[in-house]
Amino acid sequence: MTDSNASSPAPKGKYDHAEVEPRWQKHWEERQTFRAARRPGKKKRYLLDMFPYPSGSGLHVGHPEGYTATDIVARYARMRDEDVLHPMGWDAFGLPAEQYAIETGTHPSVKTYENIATFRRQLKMLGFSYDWSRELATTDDEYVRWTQWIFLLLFKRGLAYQDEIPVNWCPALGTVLANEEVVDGRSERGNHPVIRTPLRQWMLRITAYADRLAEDLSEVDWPHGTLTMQREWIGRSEGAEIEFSVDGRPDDRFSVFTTRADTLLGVTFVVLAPEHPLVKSITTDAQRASVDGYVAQAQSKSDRDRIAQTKTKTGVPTGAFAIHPLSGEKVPVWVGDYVIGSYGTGAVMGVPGHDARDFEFAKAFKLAIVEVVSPDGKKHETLESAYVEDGIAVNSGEFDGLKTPDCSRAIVKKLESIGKGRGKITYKLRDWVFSRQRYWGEPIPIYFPVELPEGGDPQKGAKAIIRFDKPIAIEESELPLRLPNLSDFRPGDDPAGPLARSLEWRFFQKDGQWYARETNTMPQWAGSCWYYLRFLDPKNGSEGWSKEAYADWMPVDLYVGGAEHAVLHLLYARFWHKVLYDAGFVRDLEPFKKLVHQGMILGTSYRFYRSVDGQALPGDLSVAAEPTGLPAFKGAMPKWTPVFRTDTGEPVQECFAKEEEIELKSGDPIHRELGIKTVLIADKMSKSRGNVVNPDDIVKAHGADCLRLYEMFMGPLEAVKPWQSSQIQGVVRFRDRAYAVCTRATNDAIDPETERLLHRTIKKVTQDVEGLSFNTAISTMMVFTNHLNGLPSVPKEAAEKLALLLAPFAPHVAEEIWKELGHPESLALAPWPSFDPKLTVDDKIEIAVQVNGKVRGQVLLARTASEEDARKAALEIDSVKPFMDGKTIKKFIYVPARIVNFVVG
RNA sequence: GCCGAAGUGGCGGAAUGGCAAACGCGGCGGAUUCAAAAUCCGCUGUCCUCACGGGCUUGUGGGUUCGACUCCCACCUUCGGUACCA
Repeated sequence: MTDSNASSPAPKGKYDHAEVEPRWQKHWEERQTFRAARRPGKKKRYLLDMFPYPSGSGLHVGHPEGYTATDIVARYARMRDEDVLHPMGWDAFGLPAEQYAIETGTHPSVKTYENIATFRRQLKMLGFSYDWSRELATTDDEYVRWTQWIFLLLFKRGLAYQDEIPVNWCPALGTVLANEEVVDGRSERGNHPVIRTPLRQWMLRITAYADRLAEDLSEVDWPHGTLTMQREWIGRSEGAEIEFSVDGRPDDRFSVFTTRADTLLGVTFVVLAPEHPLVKSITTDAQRASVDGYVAQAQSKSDRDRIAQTKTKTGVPTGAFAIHPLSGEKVPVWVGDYVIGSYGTGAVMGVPGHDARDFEFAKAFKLAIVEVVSPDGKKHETLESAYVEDGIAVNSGEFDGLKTPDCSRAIVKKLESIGKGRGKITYKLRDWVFSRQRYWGEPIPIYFPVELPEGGDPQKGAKAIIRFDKPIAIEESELPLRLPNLSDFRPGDDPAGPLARSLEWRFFQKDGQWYARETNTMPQWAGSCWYYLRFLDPKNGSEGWSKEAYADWMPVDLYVGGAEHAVLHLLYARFWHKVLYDAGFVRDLEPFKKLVHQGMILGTSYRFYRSVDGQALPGDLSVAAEPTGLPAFKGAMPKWTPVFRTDTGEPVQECFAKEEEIELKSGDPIHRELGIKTVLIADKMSKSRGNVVNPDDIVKAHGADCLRLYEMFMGPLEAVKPWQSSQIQGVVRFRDRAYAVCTRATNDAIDPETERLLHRTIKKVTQDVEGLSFNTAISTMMVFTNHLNGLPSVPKEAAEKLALLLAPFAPHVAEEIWKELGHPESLALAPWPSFDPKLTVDDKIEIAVQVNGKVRGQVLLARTASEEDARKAALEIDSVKPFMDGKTIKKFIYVPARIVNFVVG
């Protein structure tokens, strides 16, 4: 019974990650092991992480997840003798640094570069094999220069233009707010009133690329869900534009957009968006007061609030009537905020019989409902709800009897012939609002002529009229246009942004004429739109990237990043790429060949409850969010937000304990001090939950290799996974065991069993790395390590191969093992182990013998055993016989190397 | 509502038509130790049974199949995204 460890020599001393890891990191850095270079004839891989915003709170355990995945592939590819480009940089413009600057008066770049230094230190500490010589930040002058250069390219190609767009202007804060910063028409910070006001903005004409952005998705290997989301966001919709005129006002016409032209004869009303330009002029005097009131109310709501109230339809009649383009009948014109001004034409035809929203609207305001599409071609008395499916036209005069698609075509044709409509394609996608009224962003490289009184000096405050209608591009030779060094970063009272206050920067003279610079800056998206191109050639001073560098590395072979960027970042970057393609600067239609989203890492906490008097209650208590239907609670309501016990109706407080406050007693998580049962909850990490994990702490306690191994071992890369610190123990033991086992290797020849397992391990790990199945790759290496651990003597060949397999996952310990095994050089470029397919399959395999689908025994069979041999051998098994006695075999199933099944009766 | 992902031991997960629960955490028992930690070995889905052994089990209910975690239909739950897009 007690045999195995007597023969195992003691390990040569414990593995000290704190000493080993920094030593190898220094080694790689000094020798520039991971510097990317192209060799002719070699395969290349461009492995890209979505670069981080260097926030003040430092690296989060979520970051290393995707970064470890690409790093494993990068290190693996180098060992396969491929050329690897694996860069890292910083998406460094952004609001937090600007807000910090407003509070402290320090320039945002100071804080930004401090944060970058922290992130860089933390990433280096994790041993990622980036080519740090290509590091860049979007805030670097040399980077901004080319971001501005691309903007000018867009401008010169007519893809950047100015427009008046309603924004959330907060006079008290003196700034424009994003939608999410506005709650109930007031600012999230400070609760000041916010008004919707039109403001001059730079727009990018992304809609010009809508079709190509949708179509070229067929070129890429992306997650199915992301492709769907992009297609839906672009939202191509084929339909018709139909013209209505206003009764008694022959010059006032408007168009509606519809995908169901076939229902045109079912129109009983039309609805205009509150911001529709015709609303003001067609409203009758009798209705003016209520319409004005309604429009004002709609304007005070943010887009979000307006959309949030979807339950009940609101609207008011304008008093005007529209003339139906085919029937000539008069239908009432209403204003309703369920119609969106910016989509289609900002007007819809109301077909309550066949559109759910129109149906609700008609019900609410008692408007007529007419059936024009029937499932069976017969007319029906009343409609209980809108019939939105295809069918056969009824009540539609000459179009009766036509099927929906034919009817649509016939009606559009008819409208075209009388000049009242035409087929049209509309997109949900809108042009991209590209300017921000902020300081900490790339200045837009545009200036405008200025009209001044004779001898006036605008730098000294002379009143200037800026001709925004005459934008002029800055000369390329003058790029980058740098930000002025302000001492005060507050927004001020001018919606034009803080740059407008810097008069010496804003106004300048050229050939005796005064000009004014654009004071808007670019959004944070700008820098991330093309960083994958700058990584190709980051030091190039004469162009953004050279054609040679592009040909060397593009396209990106694997792009890993969070699903939160599934739509906007990826769409914007693809848009720029296509513009660059049209201008001849890039050669691929799509920049990112394969895309993977790493799943979010959740934090773990343990829930329990407290009663009003502070008594702790178990976490599996049955509670409800609302007291409705529960026994009434007599006492005073607490100050905190309660939930309610379903048994007594008593309000209780939800509380959360940390992992270290919990111990397991017969499977139940029990609170150590309170002694009550808790319930494990996995949730987004947040300070308030106390479930945030800091990578620095993990590296300090267990080392970078273990953080990498744990994050990869937790589960599939794409899955959402809860972090549980106690589980790290498993990979810590694995790392230490791998080190101990490998460093006691001897020169003994490898035994056949170990050899077969080794080849199977190599095969599985290789396949899993290629397929990004890192969790199963690690478990395969664990199995092999455990096998070696049980051997009286570990063959050196097995130890060396294990070190090589482990290297992409846990590079530091692998290097250390390699060194201890007598190799003076790093294994970072050593050849990846190969396997002999013959050794990965067994000649004899034990397979299950089933009777009527139930396993009744095992039989050892040759891989290639014949059906007759299998049948004979299976019938010999003692444990099978009782189930066969007195039965007849109705069917015999044999799948070689898999299963034997007797169907008996 | 719609779109997407997912529901498997006490926990993280494995197996995508062929022996469910690999690997790991935790737990139990043992070896080692003066003792502990670390390490090593064994057991560990659940129910019935002294045992041998057997039944049941992949969210629920149906179906296809010799055979279903896996495929099909319906439903429930959770998470993520999105939203009056005409």
